[in-house]
Amino acid sequence: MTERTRRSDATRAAILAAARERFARDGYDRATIRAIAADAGIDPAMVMRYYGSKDKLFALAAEFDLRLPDFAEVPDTELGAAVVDFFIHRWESDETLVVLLRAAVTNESAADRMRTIFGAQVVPVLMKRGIDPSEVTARAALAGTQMLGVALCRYVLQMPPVVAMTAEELIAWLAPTIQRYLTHPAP
Amino acid sequence: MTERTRRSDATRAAILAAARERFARDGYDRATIRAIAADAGIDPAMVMRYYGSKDKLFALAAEFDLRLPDFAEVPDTELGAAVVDFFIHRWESDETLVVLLRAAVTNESAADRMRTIFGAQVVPVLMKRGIDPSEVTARAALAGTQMLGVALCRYVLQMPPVVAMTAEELIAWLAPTIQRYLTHPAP
DNA sequence: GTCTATAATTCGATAGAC
DNA sequence: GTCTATCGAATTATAGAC
Repeated sequence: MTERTRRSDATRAAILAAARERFARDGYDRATIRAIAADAGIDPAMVMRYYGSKDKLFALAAEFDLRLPDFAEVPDTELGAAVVDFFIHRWESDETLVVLLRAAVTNESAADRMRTIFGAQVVPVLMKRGIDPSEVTARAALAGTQMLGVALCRYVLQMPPVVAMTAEELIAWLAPTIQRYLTHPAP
Repeated sequence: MTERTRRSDATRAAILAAARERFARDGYDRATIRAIAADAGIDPAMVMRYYGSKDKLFALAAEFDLRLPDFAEVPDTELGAAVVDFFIHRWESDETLVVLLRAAVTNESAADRMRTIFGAQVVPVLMKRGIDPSEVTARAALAGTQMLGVALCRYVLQMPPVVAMTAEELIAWLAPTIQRYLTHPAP
């Protein structure tokens, strides 16, 4: 309400934005509070004051909702393309997923959140599509290996051929893979 | 030759084995020289004496040769299955690849080595199979996203459904994917 | 609200005794 | 060859002045 309040809100937001970028680029360990504060143009002590600890700051920086649509009006034959399209564009526009992926490799709580997201958000959507409940977990996991593998190679390891491809090229290549994992008979 | 020499060799090997395990489990940053020395049952100073620095120790712990066969007698229709079979069993039996993968996420030199391995070892093998040279890099990269994604989910993130699958189940699911990335017409 | 100063750890690396 | 002792740097986190 007052100017003080407004500025503190802006500072909070600046800290969180800087934290997201640092965590995305450097991972949990190498992203220091000092660096985050420097990026936000404030004192490191302010980060502690606003967020309590590095852990709590990370928890908020890595907080996000997949916002996975239910693909209700997508024909069965195009489910793979729709899923790939959603994930690729989601990844391109929101670095939070990269934050989480990078941290999950060395941070157990981040890894746990990664596991939860796929178990709690992806599986139910596929259930609604009428995929055999006894197979849906394995199918979602297989699709997860491909989508996370792309994210790893494109955004984290930055392998040149994967970075060079356009989003549309990637989608065209990956769609049949996901389609098969989700809908084709088990081998 | 003498007993002193033999024991120092054994100590060197013990350090390297402990380092590989720690790097595989904890990544580069969190794997401390102190912890590695404790695992090996020796003094931390010995690690420095034998390997000079943490960087050099890691370089040796992450050193490995893919030993990718040339798949000369594999029929074209079974190339995907052969490649997947090789990688899965390679991963199951040698944790060095996990060492490298885990470190590559936060360590630039490890990421560079990862990129080099796929560019310098995988691509030439596919070239010999007669894959269109103008497409072979992209095809190898796509296969890389799927194989690294599996390694990430199974060995690093340890997603329950992926861990639960047997190597043979995994191979059966993944083989058609790799087959398509390597040999089918581009979309 | 913001910053200075510093406490408390932890780490890689070194020096030197034995 | 092995270990003790320790340095110097970097980190998170806290206490308190302004």
